[in-house]
Amino acid sequence: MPTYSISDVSKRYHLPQTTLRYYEDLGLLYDVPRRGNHRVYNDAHLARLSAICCFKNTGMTLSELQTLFSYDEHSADLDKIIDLLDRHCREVDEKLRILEQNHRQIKRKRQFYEDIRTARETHQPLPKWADYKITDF
Amino acid sequence: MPTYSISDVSKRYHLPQTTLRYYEDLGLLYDVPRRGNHRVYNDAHLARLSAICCFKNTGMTLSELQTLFSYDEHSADLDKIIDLLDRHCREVDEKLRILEQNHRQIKRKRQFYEDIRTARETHQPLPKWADYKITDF
DNA sequence: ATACCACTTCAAGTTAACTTGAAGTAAAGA
DNA sequence: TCTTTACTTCAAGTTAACTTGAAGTGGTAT
Repeated sequence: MPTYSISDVSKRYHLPQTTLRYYEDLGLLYDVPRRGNHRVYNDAHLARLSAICCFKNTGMTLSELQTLFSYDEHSADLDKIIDLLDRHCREVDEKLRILEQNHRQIKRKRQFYEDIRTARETHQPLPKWADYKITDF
Repeated sequence: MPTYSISDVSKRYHLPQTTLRYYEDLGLLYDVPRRGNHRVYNDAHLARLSAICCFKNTGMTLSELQTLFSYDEHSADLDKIIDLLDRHCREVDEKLRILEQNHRQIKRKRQFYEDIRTARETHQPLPKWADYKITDF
């Protein structure tokens, strides 16, 4: 069974070592054994860290993560887990929808300013922002 | 030309009035006239606020927004504007990619726990997480 | 006119998520 | 063995983005 030092994990997940220790302080990562006083991680820790990053990336706070991880999937808590995942899933749906919309808007802005530059270089009439806004609705 | 009170704007954009004043302190919203000492907003302010929300939503910090808004689109700053928008656009691309991936992962997790519940209710063998992870890569 | 209530300013406080500093320990290489 | 370097703990500090509190002002309904 492969093991990893804190600097291995830090590099692999692009997280500072202090953050890994911080997550352990919060109880998000636990049962990390030590060789001497150095942390030794295994694949189970990495899997859990992946989950932490996934939930955090999608807007869950660390304290919500503490709540989620406090539920025992082998008990009646299962319903709470499913509920929370369901709610979070719908939140991420909405986030995606809005992010895509914002993305299109930013692309339009970029296009608008590029067209201004081109028009200036070629001494053409400047574009109007009103002509760019239409496409979304 | 329609005008709006701070409470109108606050409701329409789901932002507390304090946040609108805060953005004005930062110089992100400016030239907001007063009737007596009450702020009076117009459509140009709303358009600017939309832009602020769009950029903020997509991960730009308020200080980056200050920088962007400090550029004068009628001067040679145009290149800087296009550069910044271009860079931001690519960042949002990447954000979207990761968010979609995370979204799929969360859906799988939800499905996994739902299948556990079903398996328990029907006294079937429990699913294994390994069978859910495959689909992404 | 008057009373109310939404607005105003400005300084200080809050929160989440780290990050840094100081002081100590121990694994790994010469 | 010795030294270097990467780790350790724990408390305190930082940052962004607001938010709150206190004290005052003025538009609007009666």
